[in-house]
Amino acid sequence: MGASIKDVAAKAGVSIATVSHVLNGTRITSQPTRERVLAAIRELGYSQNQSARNLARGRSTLLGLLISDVRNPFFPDITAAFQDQALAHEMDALVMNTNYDPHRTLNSVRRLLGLQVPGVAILTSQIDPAVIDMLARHRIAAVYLDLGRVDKSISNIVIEYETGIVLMLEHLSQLGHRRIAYIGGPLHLNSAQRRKNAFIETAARLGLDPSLALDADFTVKGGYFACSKLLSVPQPPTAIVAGNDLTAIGVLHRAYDGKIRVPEDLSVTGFDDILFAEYTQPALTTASIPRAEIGRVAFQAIWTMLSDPELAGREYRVPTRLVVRESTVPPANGRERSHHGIQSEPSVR
Amino acid sequence: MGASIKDVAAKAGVSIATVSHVLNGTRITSQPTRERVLAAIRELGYSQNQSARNLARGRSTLLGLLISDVRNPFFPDITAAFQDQALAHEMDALVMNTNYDPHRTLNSVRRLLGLQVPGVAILTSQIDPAVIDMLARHRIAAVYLDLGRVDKSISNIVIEYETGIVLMLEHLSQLGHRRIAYIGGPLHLNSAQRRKNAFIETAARLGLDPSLALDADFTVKGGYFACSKLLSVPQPPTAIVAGNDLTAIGVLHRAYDGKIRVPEDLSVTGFDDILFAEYTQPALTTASIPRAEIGRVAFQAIWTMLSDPELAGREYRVPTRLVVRESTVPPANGRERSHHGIQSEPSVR
DNA sequence: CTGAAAGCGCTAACAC
DNA sequence: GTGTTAGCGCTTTCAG
Repeated sequence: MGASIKDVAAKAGVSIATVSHVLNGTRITSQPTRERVLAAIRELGYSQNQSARNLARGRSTLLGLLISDVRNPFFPDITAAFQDQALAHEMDALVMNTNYDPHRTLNSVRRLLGLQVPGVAILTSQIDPAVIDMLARHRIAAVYLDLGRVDKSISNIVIEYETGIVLMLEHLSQLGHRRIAYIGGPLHLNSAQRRKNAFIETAARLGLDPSLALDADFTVKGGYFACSKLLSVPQPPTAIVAGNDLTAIGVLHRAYDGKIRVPEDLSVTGFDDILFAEYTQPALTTASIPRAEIGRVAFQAIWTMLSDPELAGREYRVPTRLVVRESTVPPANGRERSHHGIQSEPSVR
Repeated sequence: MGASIKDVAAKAGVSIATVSHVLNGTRITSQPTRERVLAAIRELGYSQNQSARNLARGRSTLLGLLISDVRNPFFPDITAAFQDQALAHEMDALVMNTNYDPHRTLNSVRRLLGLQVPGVAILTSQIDPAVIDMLARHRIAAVYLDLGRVDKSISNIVIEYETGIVLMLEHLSQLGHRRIAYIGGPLHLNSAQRRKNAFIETAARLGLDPSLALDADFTVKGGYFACSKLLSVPQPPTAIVAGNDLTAIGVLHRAYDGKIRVPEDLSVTGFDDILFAEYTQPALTTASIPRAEIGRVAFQAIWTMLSDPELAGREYRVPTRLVVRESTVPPANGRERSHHGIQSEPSVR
């Protein structure tokens, strides 16, 4: 079944080299020979043996993509975008889950090295120095997420968490909200720290109360209880900005389970754009990390280094965006409440 | 950087063949040599060149996994399970999105063939005969989802949609529900047809009204309007079973958007277990397709065929399950309404 | 129990 | 514009 390049050469009446060259466009071939080769290929249903090709070239057409877990909704978009880019460049993406396990991660990298991948994207939340080291030592083009370092063969994608928070506050402020609260995450996380700072600074700048910032733990429960707290005062906020999606879910659970008094038009705003499409509540403005773009940029970074003999790495900044849905509400004393409920084209996957 | 087997052999003072054999456990080696080889490998940080290995063996350690789209929540669980299994067997899963595009699918398969993969799992909803053919012709172990055919080198995974429906109705019936409606999908879909039949038969068996079955279109909108219809009669159902997750979402949207009268304790039940974790409504009993199991079984099927020189395929039946959440409710005249809202351990990913 | 050597299918000089 | 051929690093007979 496996027609080889030899068969093609024989059938087309040319040398093996010629076949290889038309296949790779690696040297000019006369129109007629070229066509005979192509015909032979078609008739034999031949497809290049990548193992052989990779062996001869010393590098494979596989690119490694390390993510924490495909089941984490953060990753599918990234993955798909990365794969699309790879495909467009005649490469394949080998996606691996690290399951948040450093051991498994290192092992995966080892496998990737064995597969002779020329480049790897490491988009896990935690990054083991041993991994960076191993990849660098082997001169593999590598991109990391929020690594904060750039080097020969090392690129870095920086997510600008601030932009989303700023845009969100400006948006809410413009809708007329004056008491806007923020529920953040554990401050040992870089992203939590930066979001909180952005909130405080922006709140101050917009003349809002910067002290309405709470630190939770980026979990559903944390959001739930933080929300309770915020709404238990005489003058509760009219809008809540959640520092990440799980927090926002918790806030929504709390705000709409009917057990506490809630400002009629409380606006809940989240970060990360995860899962919100499924909510019927008017809580649908989110600041979102442009995931697909991260996937594209990750590929781009690798590709750039690969086409550069120096493998010079660089930094890529990806701003977070504001996603405004129809159902965002102004405070109760503001304009008329907008229409809620099902959207014309539900963004459910 | 790339230490090769030759280097290892030199360092260990043995032949290349010996190194290869200790690496693959393919013939008995004396303890001392074995250890010297292992030591050399460790010191050199050597890892097998898979390209060369694959070329020599004529097959790669890569397994293809074709799915429609990682962004479709149906697939991540499957993917992860498949990958885990592969990893446990020293193989890697090359996951590819077909984007529901037959062209792209065929192209992917061609790529996989080029990569010399020994096996492929095709878990897309639509299956192109050309793909089956191509795979079969190349004697690649292939496993399909609901293909309905088994052959040499072809295995098939059958999802038993019926079980979930049956279990769901028995469960609701046991809670005291008597008017249970069903909203299904377009009958040209095998799964829709089978679910509906299961509903009708089971309803009859349980002494319920089998005529309460509606056909919608497996979309959010479809569920929305079907729900309207069901609730607009004098004696609306006390429980609604949705044929798939999107339908259930539509039903929930409708039932809880405050625009129509809803039985106080309407129970909505869905299929596929997608996205429900995010709902605060008491709609959390689902019949679910055990996705992780599908991933495991898919790998298992391939693995079995690979270790069988005959590549004899077989059929694997995977029953759907009932997932009961705390918040399922009996009808209003039944027992006390159970506690709703946040769960102690929110199953949010 | 171990080694020598013939490929696996392809790429990339190097010739012509 | 085309052909010859020496590897790429490994597996796997076949000898010892």
